[in-house]
Amino acid sequence: MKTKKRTTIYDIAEKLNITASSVSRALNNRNYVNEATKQLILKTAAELNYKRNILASNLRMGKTKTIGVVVPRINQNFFSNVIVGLEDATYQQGYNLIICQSNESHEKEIQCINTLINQHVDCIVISVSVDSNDYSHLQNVIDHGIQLIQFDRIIDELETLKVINDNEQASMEAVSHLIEQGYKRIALLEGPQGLAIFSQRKAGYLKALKKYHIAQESELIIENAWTKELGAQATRKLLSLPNPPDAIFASTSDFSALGVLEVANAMNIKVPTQLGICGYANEPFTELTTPSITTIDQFSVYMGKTIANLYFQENENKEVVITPKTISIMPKLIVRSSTIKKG
Amino acid sequence: MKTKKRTTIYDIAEKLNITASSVSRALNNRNYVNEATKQLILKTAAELNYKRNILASNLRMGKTKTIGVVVPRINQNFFSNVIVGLEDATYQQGYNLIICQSNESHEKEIQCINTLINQHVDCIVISVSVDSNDYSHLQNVIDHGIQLIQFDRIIDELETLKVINDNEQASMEAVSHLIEQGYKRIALLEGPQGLAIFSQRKAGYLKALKKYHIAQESELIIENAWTKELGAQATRKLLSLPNPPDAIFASTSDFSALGVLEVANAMNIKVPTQLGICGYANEPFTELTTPSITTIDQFSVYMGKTIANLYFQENENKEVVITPKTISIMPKLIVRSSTIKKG
DNA sequence: TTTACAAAAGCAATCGATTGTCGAAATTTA
DNA sequence: TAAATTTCGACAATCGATTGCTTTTGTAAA
Repeated sequence: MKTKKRTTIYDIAEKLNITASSVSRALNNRNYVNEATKQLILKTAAELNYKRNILASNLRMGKTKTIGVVVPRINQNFFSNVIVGLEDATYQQGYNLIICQSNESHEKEIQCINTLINQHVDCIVISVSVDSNDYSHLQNVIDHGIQLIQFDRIIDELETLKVINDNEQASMEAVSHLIEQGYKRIALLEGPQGLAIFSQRKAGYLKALKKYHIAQESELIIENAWTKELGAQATRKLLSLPNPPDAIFASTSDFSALGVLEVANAMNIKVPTQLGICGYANEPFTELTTPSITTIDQFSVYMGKTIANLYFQENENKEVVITPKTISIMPKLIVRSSTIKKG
Repeated sequence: MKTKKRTTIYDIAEKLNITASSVSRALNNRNYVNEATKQLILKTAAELNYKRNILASNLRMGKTKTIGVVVPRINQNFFSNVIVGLEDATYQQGYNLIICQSNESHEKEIQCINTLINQHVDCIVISVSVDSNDYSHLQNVIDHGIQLIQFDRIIDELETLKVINDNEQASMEAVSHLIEQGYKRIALLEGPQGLAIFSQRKAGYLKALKKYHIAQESELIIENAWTKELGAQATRKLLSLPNPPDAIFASTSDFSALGVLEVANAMNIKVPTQLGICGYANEPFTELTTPSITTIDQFSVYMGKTIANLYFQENENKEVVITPKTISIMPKLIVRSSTIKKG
């Protein structure tokens, strides 16, 4: 395996009988280089197929033009779409992405963070895992002078840049939609309340009930039903109540909504006439089920782009541009068959 | 933003009144360090919370313990699953993943490759974009002494490590299954034949026809129908033939199979009784459609792990282990409702 | 012609970790 | 006890790019 020897600034310097410092300055378009020699250097660099050695540059500068991303799962549609958006925007700026998945484990998340700190990434973008119980590892990121950006699943107390969805509002709209469609008893499948996104969605649910003067009933609120299996389980429980709900808002995810739908189908309960179902996240499958599932789109790719832009605005711009610390994106209710009761 | 000054081997050396070289050797568990001093060094390193500066190490060693991944799209289920498998296996070995997407563009693919070469990654894992017309950029990777591993969509002529599916065999089994279910006229939606995976699937289709003594009819083979829209378009054309097919094998992807299904539904053609449909890739949605779609599972996560292991076996092991250059994974036919004609 | 000043280029240190070479000390062998 | 061999650790160079400081060169003003 014969490896081409890469040309260095010293090779260029030697060839032109000047010093490496001048070459460096010319390549970086700094002052104190004669225009003529600069052109000569650039020309020679091109001829010798010079490529800056990023490893050397990284060491010297202490910057890596690399952004670390930590998500619970790479292959979850929402996250992979955020990554798509991130990759797109950062690539254009010559940045690279190092991607880690926490697998919803706090332990692994800490390891990922430490790895990224060790890698001297310039920025860490994270959506915390569900069992994140403290955030000293994130504080550690900040202490290392690394820009930290939280998105979606954020820890509110931590003062960082944040890109989120307006979960409460979206949730309220979804529930309002259900009420307006004539559903009377609306159940809520809620996620681990330790995560703000889930408690916000619950708040939106309660707000909608209040707005329409509907009493909240605790038997209709099922804790911790955030996977397909747990959603199915919760649905069985709900539908066997003496006074069962006529709609279920799976505020945790489309997967739990899918669990609801499958149980309804198995029990031969008609959707949407006997039971309305609303999910969350606009997973691609929601428009393919029968009936298709009403859900909430989070503009995930756009979210990724927004995160990237936030970073660049905050760190690259020389002019003093005041950027907001938190950007909230308004999700959109996608009404499909599973909740259309009225013609 | 106050940044902690990281401790270096010089700090440790100074504190213990020895030289940095000894510290380095101790930390790397090399010879020529007294056991006692080694222990002292390790202890002091721990006390001072020493972390090796990877940037310096990378420069010196010319290795980065980083693997670059180039895929057409990150958010395509197959690819994100391969990445999951890769991440999992490489993370355990202390390797990091830099991820790029080519967006099915040859241009962008070349750019990605160049970026990764510049980043001095130790290995590049790639599934080429559909319009890859030459492979000088991949040759370039090899010339730089970087390990190259192709997977799924490979360029056969290029001698690299390869991890693929046995597309021909899987395809043949799928078509055989259709025939055994009693379908007589089986159409094929084929992908760009420039990619081996697609020509292999076509070969499998033809092989199955031959095996069952069924004449191949060119009007039943539709070129370049590899997206949902193109699949739908092809289906409209096929179903309006004087003698239309009674089954369609969307060998390109489940997305094109979905296009077939939607057109069939729209034309009120019953699946599977009037039309059998088989897709490829086992996208999650295939079990959610009505009817659910028969497809082929590629063991994508396992594929990712296999790629990682192949790399480690080829590069890390000191003992001479002879590893195969190409690993072919046998995909599995997943029979679902869309092709079950016989009880 | 001399002085002043700015532009251009060189020098050398730096970013930390790694490693070949060499001398000193410790241990073994004759 | 002397000679031979190991073991240990120090020294210094190296990986390339960057940059503060200094020197040289060139031009304009006095």
